[in-house]
Amino acid sequence: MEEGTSKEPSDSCCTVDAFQWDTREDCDVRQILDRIGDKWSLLVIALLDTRCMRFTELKKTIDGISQRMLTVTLRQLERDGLVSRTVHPVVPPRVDYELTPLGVTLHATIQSLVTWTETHQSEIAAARAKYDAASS
Amino acid sequence: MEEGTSKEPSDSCCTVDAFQWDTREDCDVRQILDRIGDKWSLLVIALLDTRCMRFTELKKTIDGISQRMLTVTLRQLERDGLVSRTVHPVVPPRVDYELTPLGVTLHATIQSLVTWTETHQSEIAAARAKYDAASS
DNA sequence: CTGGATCCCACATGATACTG
DNA sequence: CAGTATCATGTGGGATCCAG
Repeated sequence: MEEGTSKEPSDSCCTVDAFQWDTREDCDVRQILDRIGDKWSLLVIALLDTRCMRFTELKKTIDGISQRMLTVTLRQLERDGLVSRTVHPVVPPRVDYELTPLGVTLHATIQSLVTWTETHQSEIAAARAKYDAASS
Repeated sequence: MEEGTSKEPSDSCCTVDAFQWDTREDCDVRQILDRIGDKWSLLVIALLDTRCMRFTELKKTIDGISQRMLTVTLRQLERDGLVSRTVHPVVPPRVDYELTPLGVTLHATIQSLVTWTETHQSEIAAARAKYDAASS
């Protein structure tokens, strides 16, 4: 590598032509990607985008999620300011979750990716079939 | 499962209002999400969007990636039809990788997510700081 | 009803050695 | 140069029990 004084030329960035891309594992894009790329976050965001929901309601709706992961997921989303958590001081406890304005904008942005997927899924399936056939 | 009134208890989909979301672990969106959400794919796509690159070139440019993971990542992207692999019959071997038209459109779509992240990173950082402060 | 605390495992990724 | 094969490991996520 380069000199010992400075860690790296661009401090964990790689520069290609005029294009710069952050390769740090904790870069901003990476953090959001880890969030929407995990197993449940996107699903929770999509559901909360339709309306405010309670904990158990989410758990029942999202088929297969464990209590633990729903809690963990919601905590992460809350920490990122994407979801708001409202505790009603009643017995039994009632907690409402809903998307924040920030969360709404994220979901809107992700929609373009969903649309892309729906548009090109057949191409991908075809590419996979071709690849798998060729390698057999 | 089907006790009484239950109507197809989300065999693989959950329906909320007029909104339907596929909760299957192997749904189309999930597959693409797993791809762009993994550790290296998006980085490879971004680099190849700038220009065609060789294996070693990618390895040198992407700081921290192992040979194995670069190979695995490229194979997956190739299988999905996002990246094309060209072997030149020379010695020593030379293999060029480049984005397919499909891969280019995916990268373009992802850009909006990157832009969103850059736009809202400060809000997220603030939300996290607030959350962490409150929970201490 | 909400969700914290533990235990545990599968799997994605890393490290290393070998090869056409 | 461009991989493949093998072994090691950190962690995401499931199952379960407990608590306010």
